[in-house]
Amino acid sequence: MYSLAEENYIKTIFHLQQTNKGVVSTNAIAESMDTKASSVTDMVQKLSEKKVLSYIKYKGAQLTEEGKKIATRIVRKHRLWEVFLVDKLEFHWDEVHEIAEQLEHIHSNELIKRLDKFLGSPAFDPHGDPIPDEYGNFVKTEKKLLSQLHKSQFGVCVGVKESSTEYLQYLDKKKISIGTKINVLGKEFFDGSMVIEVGTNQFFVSKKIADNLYVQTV
Amino acid sequence: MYSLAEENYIKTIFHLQQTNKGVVSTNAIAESMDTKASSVTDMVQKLSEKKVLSYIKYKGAQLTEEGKKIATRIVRKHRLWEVFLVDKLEFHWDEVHEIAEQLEHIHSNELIKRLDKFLGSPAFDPHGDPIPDEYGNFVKTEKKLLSQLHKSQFGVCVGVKESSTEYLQYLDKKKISIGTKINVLGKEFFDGSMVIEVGTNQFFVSKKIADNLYVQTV
DNA sequence: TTTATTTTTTAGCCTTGGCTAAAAAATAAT
DNA sequence: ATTATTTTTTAGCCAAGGCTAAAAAATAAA
Repeated sequence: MYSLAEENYIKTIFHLQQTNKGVVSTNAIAESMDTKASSVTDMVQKLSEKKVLSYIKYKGAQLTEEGKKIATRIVRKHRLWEVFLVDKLEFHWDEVHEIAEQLEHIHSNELIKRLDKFLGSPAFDPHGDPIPDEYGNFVKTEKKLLSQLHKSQFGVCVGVKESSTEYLQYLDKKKISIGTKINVLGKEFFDGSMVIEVGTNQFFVSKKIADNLYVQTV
Repeated sequence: MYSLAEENYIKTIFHLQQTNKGVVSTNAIAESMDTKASSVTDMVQKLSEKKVLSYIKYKGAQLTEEGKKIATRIVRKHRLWEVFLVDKLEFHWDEVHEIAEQLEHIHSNELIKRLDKFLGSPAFDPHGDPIPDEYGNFVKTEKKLLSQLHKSQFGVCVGVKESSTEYLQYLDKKKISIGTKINVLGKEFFDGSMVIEVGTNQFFVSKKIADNLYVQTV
């Protein structure tokens, strides 16, 4: 059983090594966790002894298979709880992170199994991030601009590039928000414009619009 | 904001002073929390400084109004989560305590408000214990033997006195378990036997049977 | 009313997880 | 190839909570 602090370190390192591709520096961890590098060094040495990660002095840390398994379980819990909060308790997607941050540390395998079933074994959380299954497998996703998708691909809205009021109002009007699934029905090579499907609505978007929306793809 | 350890002390003292009527001794707290009396002394002094309880050396501790308010909120959370686990996740009533013990420390007023609404604002948890409302008011209950109830009173089963296999099998056959509501339809003064209602079933119970079942009354 | 016993507190120490300041290693710049 | 700079580690300290052993108070017994 890992302590709250240990779990938070493991989770942070897991997320950092997704983007940083491999080894994670002490400083990067410290910055991400809003703590001091010296504290990170101590904890990382402790976790290294526990075989959760491998650590080379002055080089950085990297989760072992065991470490990745622990991290994945925490991510699974976090995202399932987010689904619960949004789908069942009707929270808005941007209000749930802090609460899920606490709920992800509740220890009970049976609880997670049952929560997952109760929610209908969702594959994505309300932010469009994939939820690992009980064996730790999950869909690898990549963040792209909507404009980079091809015909008949789909993505889940995860953010905007420039957030002008006009643009956000446009998205609102078109019922696009974080977590919304967008199907690309067609794409015009000449000007990069697209026809997309949002819910049951189908409409046209210019390249300018498609260039400003981040989506996550499977 | 109170730490996990502080919350657990407050909760324990709250429960102890329900039965002990008033002041709670250091030793009683230590035994109940499976810790040492010296540790309790330290914490109780700290909580006294925080005005959560009043404490007289060598005499004992007693929650202030503020302390009771904190305790009540924790109890509310614990019992609401138990309802969630049993009603929504289909846990059995005797599996949920440990998990609720963790969930009760999640901090978010909004979460509790919404959870309560989602569950239909239940007044009792799966063990038959009353759930405080958002203002901290709740029904005072008393634990009695079924045989002590009068005609047209009702109680919620909370335990047995002697737990012989035969008796438990009898309860099972009659679909009586912890949390089951029992209405007393009639009572015979001569032998103390009763006619009771359990769910839609109505049947006769001897005094011997009624003497062995604890119920909680409003 | 003394003496014994039990309860409670104090004193001192331990672990976890932080922090600061200084030292050491790695990297960058001249 | 040195020097300067940045990054990382070490050393020493702190607070929260817990423990043991000894002292002190309260209670019970003689």
